[in-house]
Amino acid sequence: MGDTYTGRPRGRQREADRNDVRLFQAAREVFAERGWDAPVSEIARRAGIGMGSLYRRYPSKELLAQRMRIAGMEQLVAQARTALAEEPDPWAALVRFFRDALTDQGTGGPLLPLVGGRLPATDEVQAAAERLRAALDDLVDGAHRAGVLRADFTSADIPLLLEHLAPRIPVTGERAASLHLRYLDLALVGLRTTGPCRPTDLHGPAPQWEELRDLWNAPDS
Amino acid sequence: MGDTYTGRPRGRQREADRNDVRLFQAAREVFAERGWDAPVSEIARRAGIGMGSLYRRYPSKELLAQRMRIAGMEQLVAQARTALAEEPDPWAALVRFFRDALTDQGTGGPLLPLVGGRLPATDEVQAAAERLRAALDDLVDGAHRAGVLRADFTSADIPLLLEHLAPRIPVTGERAASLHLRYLDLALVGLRTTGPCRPTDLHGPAPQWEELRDLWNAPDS
DNA sequence: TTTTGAGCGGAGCGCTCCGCTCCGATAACT
DNA sequence: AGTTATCGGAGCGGAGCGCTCCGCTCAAAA
Repeated sequence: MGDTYTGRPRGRQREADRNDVRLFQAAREVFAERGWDAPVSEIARRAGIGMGSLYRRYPSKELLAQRMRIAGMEQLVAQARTALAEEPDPWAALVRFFRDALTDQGTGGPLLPLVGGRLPATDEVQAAAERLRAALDDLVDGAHRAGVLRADFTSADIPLLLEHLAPRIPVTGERAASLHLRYLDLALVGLRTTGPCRPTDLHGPAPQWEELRDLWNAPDS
Repeated sequence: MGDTYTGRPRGRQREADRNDVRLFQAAREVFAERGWDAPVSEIARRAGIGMGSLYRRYPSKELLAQRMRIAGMEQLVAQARTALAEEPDPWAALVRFFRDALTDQGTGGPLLPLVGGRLPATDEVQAAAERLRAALDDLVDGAHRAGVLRADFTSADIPLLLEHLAPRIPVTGERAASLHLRYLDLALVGLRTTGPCRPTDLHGPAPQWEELRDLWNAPDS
């Protein structure tokens, strides 16, 4: 029986658990890079497991994607809560949240592409979206009460602004995050209503036209 | 012979010309909405012409896309030149250019998605990119010399910033452009080094959470 | 009016690629 | 060694794509 299990998992059970976390990480990365259209086979390949094992855990691609979408929302909620808890200043909390959300501090890649993707609605997703709204409301209300955030910027602006600041561009990893932070720096100036008017330097090195040429041209020919 | 043609085209020739412009407009719209992955058949359908007529004019999808990419770059060049010519103030010219580029004033939709897409390099594309660089250099240099634009913002930032401000989001038309302008307003504050510190109201109505719910959920189920 | 053929629209071919299933191989327990 | 749960991945069925091909249309020539 299942309830006869005692102690830590061993053998096949351990492998299954390891597969679970690998699968989760791989799905997060692949969906983040290529969106909902990413092939399931690449997720399995990157996780180092077979298709059979993947489909035993998630009976369909859609369920896997929905799970990642919820995980993405919960990640944003956690980042908002952390920012509020660790940054006493409301403005610093908001900035911290934006930076964390765009770089996904040590969480293995951003899930925003799936959060903003179009998938069938489920109750779980609705509930996660409600929690996200509550967390972002706290963040924004705090900044509004402190008078540091422009009044016409709402909590519903945050997901859209994040989607604008983190578009799918033909570059991934550090450089993409650096560019996202660069243009976040611009937007932050516009968000603030008090304090120093001109910001410090923009994040990261400025792009060069040679870099654009590489971005715009297909890899081989 | 062909050179015996005199006067205006009539009959089938007129239809062919009308098809040309319809095809161009349709390709612009479809590529703008769905990117390089858009099916050729939808372009033909929206143009109201058959596949045969489409492929008589463009021997491959790739050539059609490259043509639109060049058109997109040339449109940006034209918008930059127009902004420089009609706005005496360098800052006003820069703002005018950004707004025009994001809304594509009466040009039938933005072509930025194709400009930023990955396609094989061709000499024509390289030349168009060079002209684009020259035009954006003029725009940025003017603002730099006037001291109104932060020094660490370069002309190569402009295409990337435009891509960030105009991501493919699951909404098209007026509302998408309105949102793009909204977040452009934020970035513009960060770009300016002089003048009024706090901007006027953000463009457009603030998004509501209900709107986000509609954006994130699939159309039917 | 009749003939003609360039130009038209769209059905469908061939192919790629994807979600998903199935089964032989593998390895932990007895 | 035998048993059995679990694994990996080859392959199936089908959707969707770029592109071709062909019967039809209709303005112009005879």
